[in-house]
Amino acid sequence: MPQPDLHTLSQDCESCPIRHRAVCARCETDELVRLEQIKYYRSYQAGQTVIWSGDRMDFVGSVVTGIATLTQTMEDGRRQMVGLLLPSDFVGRPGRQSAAYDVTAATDLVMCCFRKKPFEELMIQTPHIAQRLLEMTLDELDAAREWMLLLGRKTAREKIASLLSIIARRDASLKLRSATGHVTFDLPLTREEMADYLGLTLETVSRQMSALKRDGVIGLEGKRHIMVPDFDKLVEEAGDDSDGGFLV
Amino acid sequence: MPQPDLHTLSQDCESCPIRHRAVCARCETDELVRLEQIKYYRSYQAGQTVIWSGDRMDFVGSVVTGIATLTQTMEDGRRQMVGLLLPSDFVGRPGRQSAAYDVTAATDLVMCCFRKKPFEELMIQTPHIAQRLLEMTLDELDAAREWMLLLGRKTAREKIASLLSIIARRDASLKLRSATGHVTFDLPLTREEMADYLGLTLETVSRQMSALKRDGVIGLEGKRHIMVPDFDKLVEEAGDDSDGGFLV
DNA sequence: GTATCGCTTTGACGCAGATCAACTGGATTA
DNA sequence: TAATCCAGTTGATCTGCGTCAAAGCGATAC
Repeated sequence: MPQPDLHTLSQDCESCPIRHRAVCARCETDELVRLEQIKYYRSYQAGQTVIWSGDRMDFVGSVVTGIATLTQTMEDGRRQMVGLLLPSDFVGRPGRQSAAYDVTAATDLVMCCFRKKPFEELMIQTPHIAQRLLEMTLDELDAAREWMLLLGRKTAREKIASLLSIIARRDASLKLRSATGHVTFDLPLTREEMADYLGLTLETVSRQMSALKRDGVIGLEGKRHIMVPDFDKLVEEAGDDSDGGFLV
Repeated sequence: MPQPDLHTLSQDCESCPIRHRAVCARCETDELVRLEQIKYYRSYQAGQTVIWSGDRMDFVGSVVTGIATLTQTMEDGRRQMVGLLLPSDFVGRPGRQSAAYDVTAATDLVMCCFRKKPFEELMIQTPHIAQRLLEMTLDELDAAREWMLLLGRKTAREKIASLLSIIARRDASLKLRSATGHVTFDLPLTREEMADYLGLTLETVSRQMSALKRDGVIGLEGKRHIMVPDFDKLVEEAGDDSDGGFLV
């Protein structure tokens, strides 16, 4: 089980890939120095659990590279994913000592962690951090509420189309968009994980993926690589109000 | 259309019923004075719209008394409630100019409003406000995620039981609990509003309410008054992990 | 009193998605 | 080369909840 080589990652905040999107986004150079003193990197392999719900959590942190999932499980095993964490997203909650959800690495994952206690102290002294965290939390709350609409009211087909367009959008914001207007990306989730996120079964996910392919809304190359010939068409299938954000 | 008499409400923050739970909870006396300068009360009748999604929002504020709902609507009319705002809950988002959801008074409602611009400025100068808002937003995020589990994975019966136990709990934290151990409360929502919150139809809500009554889990007096002979039984029907919070 | 209205309940029926089960195809191992 | 494994696909059937329709019920209006 080889761990990704941490030494290839810069330890220097200034050149960090998520420097301007993460919880440290608004920090000045001197504030970064203080964050640097309490940070450390951890890496996880795809499938590995970062933390179990209920466990004591003595760090908080940011996703640097890779994707993590937040899931809740009922006693009888029913599972619902409640968050998808992409690079720059924040994990953990200052002021709480145990994790409320299972956090799992969906892909290989690198996290920038801060020991919780010092981070909490730093947050009190550094309004820039608290401000940014508030902003990020408000964004997450909006995303969670959008997901509530999806879970409560959308059809299976709309759910799939919504998930694909969201992943495509987030992906596009991380890399450059192809000049052709074609959108192309890899699914970071298995069918089962998609099902857990969408409140469906994996069979229904598979069927609806096939249906969207049959209808020409998406192209599939292998199981994971998605091509979207007409992004507007996909968004339309998602049933969203047309204002639902931009591909940029 | 008589408006509730605002003059019966204290304008004085110190004696405000939500003084220690709202966004002002951590403020010192001098900070309250500054808040008092930019605040004003507004009242709404049950059914009245506080703000429409997409509308310019030039205030933020707290629910003082009554209950408001946050809903999202799809183009074809499908509706999903994404939040239930009780006394002390915060409405609006600093840093955003238009409302993301419809806000509606479910009961007669009094809000303590702050003009947005001055509030944003005050928030920068007053860490106590930003800290409290972060804390409240994190709580709301947790609540939204719990609701995602409900919407994605619970049965209609479990959804109803969950809603009833949540309302009972919140209600109990506002007033004193009856010495008998019996829990009794009034539903602030119509069957249709319950359906919008739970991702069901009003017919299914009605049927499941009848079923819970038939099975002795709840008692109904009129349409709105609920009696719960055995609260643990209700919680069990909700399918929650037993750790899901206390009836304070 | 009775007419009307809004909210709720109840019944009959249909369907989207769940469940159960078999199979496919690519990757890894022996 | 085949054996195994795992993610995914597809089919057959079942069922919980939605849809459509009718009727009940308490409050207010006439």
